[in-house]
Amino acid sequence: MSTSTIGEQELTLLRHIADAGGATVGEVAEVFGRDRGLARSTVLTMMERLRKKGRLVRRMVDGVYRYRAHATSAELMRGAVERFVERHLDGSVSPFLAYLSDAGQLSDEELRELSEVVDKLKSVRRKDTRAR
Amino acid sequence: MSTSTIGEQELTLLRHIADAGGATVGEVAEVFGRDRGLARSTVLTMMERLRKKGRLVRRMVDGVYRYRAHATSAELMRGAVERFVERHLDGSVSPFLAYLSDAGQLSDEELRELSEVVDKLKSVRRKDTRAR
DNA sequence: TGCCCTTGACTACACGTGTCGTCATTTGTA
DNA sequence: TACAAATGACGACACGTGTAGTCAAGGGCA
Repeated sequence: MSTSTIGEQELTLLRHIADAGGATVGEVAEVFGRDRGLARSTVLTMMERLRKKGRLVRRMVDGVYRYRAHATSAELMRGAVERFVERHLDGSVSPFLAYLSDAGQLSDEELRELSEVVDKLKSVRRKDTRAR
Repeated sequence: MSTSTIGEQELTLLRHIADAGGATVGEVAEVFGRDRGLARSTVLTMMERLRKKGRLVRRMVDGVYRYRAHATSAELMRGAVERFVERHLDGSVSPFLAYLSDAGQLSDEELRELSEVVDKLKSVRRKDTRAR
């Protein structure tokens, strides 16, 4: 599935399509492409490469190919994070913690989310311990 | 400083040197290179590229160039995280939170650290609020 | 003194990714 | 029906990164 690698711009494009719930080359070129000053052929090339990599599928609809992403944008992001942690951080999230604690990176909302995550994880750990 | 980009292998190498507190091409080739089956010339090329990019400096010591990294390994990691969050996550850490909460990614130790980070951030927020 | 090993500096090549231009078709429409 | 706009498929090129081979110069040792 996610055998091959994926570039930065490619990931962004993939997310765009995932967020849009599917789109044609023309539509992507119009929105995504125009914003970044990309030629239509560039968008097409990227979408086809993504398709070759199995990240997109297309289906002829009303005479035009409509592309769709397998994963959702959130899943793609999570996957990107996972790869990043594995490949760059040697599987350890400590550097990430350093980043978080350092500056005012987090919004209040995000801090709240993070806090919930911690509470949830803690409760799970406690349960596991007891079960053991 | 960190103007140009840096590849994955390059970052790993840079960290190796930073951790070693400086090293010669020969030393790096011997340890880092042998472990990964890299030729000495490969190591040299990478180190010189890193130097061109301003990530390493070298100084002739006893007839041999000794390379040194400006940043520490931890700083490099933190920087990598920062770039990753900026470039891939649009500055939002939510995907990271999703990753963290998902599986058993965290060790007990890391969870403890994370918890401390949250507490610290929370206390700062409270103080800011009161001060306002 | 002659030779081998280490070190440095280049040059090179393959791939992946980012970006396009062009061309043959298809399609909607004046 | 003839023409302009949209669509798809290719081929191409520049760069960064990963990885090596080669060659000249310096140093130490037999």
